[in-house]
Amino acid sequence: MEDKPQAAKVGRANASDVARLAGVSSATVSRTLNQPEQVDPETRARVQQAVTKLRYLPHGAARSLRSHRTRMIGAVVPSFDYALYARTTSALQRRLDASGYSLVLAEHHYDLAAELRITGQLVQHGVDAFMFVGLDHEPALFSMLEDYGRPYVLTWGVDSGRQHPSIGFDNRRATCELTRHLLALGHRRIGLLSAAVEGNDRARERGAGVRDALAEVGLELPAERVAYSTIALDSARLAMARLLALPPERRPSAVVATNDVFAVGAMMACREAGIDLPRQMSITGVDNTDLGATQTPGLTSVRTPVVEIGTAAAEQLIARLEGREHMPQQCLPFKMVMRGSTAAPG
Amino acid sequence: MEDKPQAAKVGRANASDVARLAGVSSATVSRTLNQPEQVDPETRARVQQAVTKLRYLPHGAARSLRSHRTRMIGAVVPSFDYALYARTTSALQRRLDASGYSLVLAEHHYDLAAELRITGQLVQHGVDAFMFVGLDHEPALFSMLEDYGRPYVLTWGVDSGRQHPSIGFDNRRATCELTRHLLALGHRRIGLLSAAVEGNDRARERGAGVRDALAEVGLELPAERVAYSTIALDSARLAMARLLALPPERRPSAVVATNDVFAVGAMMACREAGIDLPRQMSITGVDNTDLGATQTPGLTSVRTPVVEIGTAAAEQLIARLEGREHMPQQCLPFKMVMRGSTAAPG
DNA sequence: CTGTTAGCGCTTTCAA
DNA sequence: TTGAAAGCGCTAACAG
Repeated sequence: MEDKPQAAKVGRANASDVARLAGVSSATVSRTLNQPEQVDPETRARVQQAVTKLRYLPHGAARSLRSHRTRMIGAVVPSFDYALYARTTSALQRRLDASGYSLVLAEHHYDLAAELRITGQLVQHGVDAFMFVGLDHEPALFSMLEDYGRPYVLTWGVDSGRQHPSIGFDNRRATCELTRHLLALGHRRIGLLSAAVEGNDRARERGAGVRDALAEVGLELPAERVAYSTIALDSARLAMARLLALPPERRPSAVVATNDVFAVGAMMACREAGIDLPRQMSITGVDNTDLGATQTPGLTSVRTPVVEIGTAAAEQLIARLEGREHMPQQCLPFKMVMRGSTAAPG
Repeated sequence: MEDKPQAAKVGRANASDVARLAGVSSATVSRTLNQPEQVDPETRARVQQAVTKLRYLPHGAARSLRSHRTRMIGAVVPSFDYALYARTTSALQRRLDASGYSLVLAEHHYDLAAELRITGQLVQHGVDAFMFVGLDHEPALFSMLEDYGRPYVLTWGVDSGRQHPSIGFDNRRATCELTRHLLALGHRRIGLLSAAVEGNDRARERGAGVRDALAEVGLELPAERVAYSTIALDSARLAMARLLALPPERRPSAVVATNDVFAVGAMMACREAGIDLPRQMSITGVDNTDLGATQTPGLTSVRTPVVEIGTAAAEQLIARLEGREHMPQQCLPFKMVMRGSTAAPG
């Protein structure tokens, strides 16, 4: 009695076993599970009983080989760190679950080539439809999804060119409004703490929003007041330290970070440098995370519609898989949340 | 030319298409992909070329129907919020990826019945093996995994009864050491901020660790100094407020929270109540998250071996799937990280 | 309402 | 080293 190394199929019942026990054909077992309303209630009850008795779980591979659908939806996000996408994927899962779909999650660590590879694996495993974060992706990703007939929706941004279905918010206007707020407080030298913009439309748009607001009052954003960071507190801390190293008369009195993680990293750098927040430096983030909200002082940020994006994405994908109407583009509202990290320059 | 509503198979090439183009049989295509060393190098090259040309991806469902393996590994975690498990799942994915397996992630929101249901879906979809968080699970979960021959490993704790393979650390000793530290600082009234212990062995063990340390010096943990919270900052804040509402002579001068999220919620409650940290209240957490580390003052916590758990879990599962040797139980080291949130009572 | 039948795309004998 | 053929477990089409 050796163990089989692979996932063995000890004691696994199949549809014929259930059929035999219930005294019907395997087709009726299948119908009972998939179109119960087409089966006589009495027969149905007998089948259900047999299913329970044998602890029958339909074989997903066989089912999807035949039906060309797995009822699995993939969400491919940049990273699970800092829980930036957690509330969206939670909302997505909840909505999918309610319609009998399951969620498959994967992360690509901000590497679009990895995203393509991982998505290919999921396509291979039969995932029916996809949610991605952002508008920037490898062209090969779209052609693969096209080839294999997999619906998808891009999130976190709105595709103004309307080439791809998308659900998000206006990233550019979000940072534009934050910057206007800083300008209204009297700041004139405003810095930007951003992710690398290549392959990251959110970072690009958010940077553009800062420049928009500055341009409205005839100001510019000199290159020396822009620092780039990878998505990690420590990296953001170092990037901010570079801005702080500017001579006093060129150093920003306020910094717009393109997300809360960067903003908190910037706060760390200020604490280390003995710079008082918000008297000597104002800082803003984007995403309104707990990380930012619990800092001292609390981080001024933008509440982005993370839950709404997840729910809407689920609804769109389900609608498309089931051949129903849907809105291909949705731009959802955001809201500024003022806290103690912003004030008039001291 | 209507669009098919479901994931259609437009332009999808199959093994026969590849075979035809390469002038071989579909069996040879299969061998080229799965046992390339058994195929003549020249033939192999021709097949590879055809694969690329047709952008062929093997049909995962058909493959797993035949071979009884999907090379998918499932990780079922309590929640994606607060990134508590993010670094573990990242490490897991990296290690799996390196061996050609893919990761399927799901969350159960601390609901063990939901965990069972979700795992059932994954079993149906053919997931080969599983990682779970914690030692407490529905008995039906284990019998299902047994029935379907799916290897699994429990993480985040060590199963002293050795009934189940597990990889984790000594939760009890972690909070015991934190509590000893508080006692050494001179605290005598120590409180506990915990998750509900039912179905949560980590919370149970961590609470026991606090009681252990207190018992060592002849102290007890009265019920009024224990507050329970769900895993959310706000809930923890309210739970802490209940401890703060005790009359001064019974109110704790230090609180051990069973994780960093609770500890930060406790900090929020103290700030609201105008209680100075750490002079009037010491607080400790577990997990050493960025959320805790960036607070003012920084949160004293325990660095748990989150990355190591993920890597070790991947290695064990792969070893078992491939019939190799493995260590069924692993207890990994943790480390206390002292920060400003703990001090002698003021 | 239910059964019969065929076949999804692949891997795996077995034979050549 | 390669090909022919069987069949994994299920569901869709059709017949009754």
